[in-house]
Amino acid sequence: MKVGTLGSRHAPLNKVVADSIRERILAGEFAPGERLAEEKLSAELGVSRMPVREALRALCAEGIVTLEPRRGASVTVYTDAQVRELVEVRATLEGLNARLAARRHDPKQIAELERILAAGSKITERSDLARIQENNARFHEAVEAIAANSVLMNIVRSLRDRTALIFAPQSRARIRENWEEHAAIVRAVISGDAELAGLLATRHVYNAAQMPDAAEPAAPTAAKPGMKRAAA
Amino acid sequence: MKVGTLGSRHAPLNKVVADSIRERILAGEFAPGERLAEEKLSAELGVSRMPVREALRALCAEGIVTLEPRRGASVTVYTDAQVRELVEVRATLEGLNARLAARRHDPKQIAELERILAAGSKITERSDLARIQENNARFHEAVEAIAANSVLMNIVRSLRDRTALIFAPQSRARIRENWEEHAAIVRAVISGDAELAGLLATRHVYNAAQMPDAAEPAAPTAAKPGMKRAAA
DNA sequence: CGAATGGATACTGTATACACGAATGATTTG
DNA sequence: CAAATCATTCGTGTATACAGTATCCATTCG
Repeated sequence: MKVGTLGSRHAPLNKVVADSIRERILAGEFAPGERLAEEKLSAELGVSRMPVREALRALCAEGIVTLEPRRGASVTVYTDAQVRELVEVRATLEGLNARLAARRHDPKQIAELERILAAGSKITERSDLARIQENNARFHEAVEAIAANSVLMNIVRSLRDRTALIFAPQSRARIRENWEEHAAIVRAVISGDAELAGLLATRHVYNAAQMPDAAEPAAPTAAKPGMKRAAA
Repeated sequence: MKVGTLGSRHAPLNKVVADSIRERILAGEFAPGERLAEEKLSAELGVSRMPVREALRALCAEGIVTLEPRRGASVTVYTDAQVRELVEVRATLEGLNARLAARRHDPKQIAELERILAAGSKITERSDLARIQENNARFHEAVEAIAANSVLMNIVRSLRDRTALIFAPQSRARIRENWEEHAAIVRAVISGDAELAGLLATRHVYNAAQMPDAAEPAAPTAAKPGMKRAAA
């Protein structure tokens, strides 16, 4: 959806510009490491440098743009170590999200969750990436809505954006697993089993990242081996 | 520490200005809800509106300033519900921090941790608030350093700033408990017991907030009653 | 022929200016 | 006297301008 040089009559320009740039980064139009010159972007969008500048600052706060003191902005490039850091934090917070959702346990919103899950079952390996990511986002946002923690929501959204580019290549191959894991989380939320929901959500992130869940408890209580994607 | 009208020869002004405003907010000079007009601040600091504007945007991203579209900036005022949200998230992430620290278990940095702990034992109810908070910050930053997750670090720091004003009134009365809880966390980190360290750190936040730890597992494994500040 | 140095260029940091919208107070009218 | 309306003022949103610095390329020296 084009918006007509953007310079016309819209609401707070910095927001519009930020959304535009964010979208282009997540779509891969701007590659990681690519420099984002204020004047170039402002000319391209038909606005002055100021809204662009503020948008870049905002994106920097979100983590998808890096701002070096006298060198300007560039698309953040994550090292393997930083990717692991992102995943660790996101896994933990998605776990909290699911735990809170299971504790609140709002039947009305859970119905919405199941609706999204049902829609997700129709998605196949041949669906286009945008639709896959769309459904994924919907699911996580629905869990968020049930958890009802706005602070958590903002942080997790930022983390999701930052990991989106990293997970994207693997997301198509993991459609089936993804759906199954979502379903398991929903079941745990419905049954009100907060701990299970949290555990599954945390693992879900590690699985999506195809990364071992090193932060997990050594499971002192129950069996340890081969438990990945057990439990429903 | 004055810095001489600020307008002279410093590094990136927006950062200097942001630090200045943040400090004044955390010191209580600007009350929650108070409006922060760009021009007023810029005149006060001897710089133009632009650096102030950018500083306010940055502080908004940190959460301690709220920015309404055509109304400008004000010191964020948190409702009780939002305070609970902040505490939930911070407790979870401080837990992750401690878990990671226990897993890494770097002897050199642990020595630093014990040094800070020792310094903390000298603090009494009659110490001034700044020193109390200083030691507290030192401790948490040392744990951060061991955990070595920069993403986590940034998020948790923001959360600490946001909760600082809320915890402040109770912090003097809790000096002894605080120190004991810190000591218990350190012991767990030293012994490499990641789960215990995480659990204690999480509880530590809830205790500091004087808030029940509702998000905690129902402890299916072990005993439940009267466990607050046991294990040490 | 390679490395260092100098200048030209491009871009950011900051200041100033103007336009639009919101808030406030006075004035007028019922 | 109360309420509504209008004018004024204050403050943000955006644009433009200028200064300082980093980057890049050409030139020169070893």
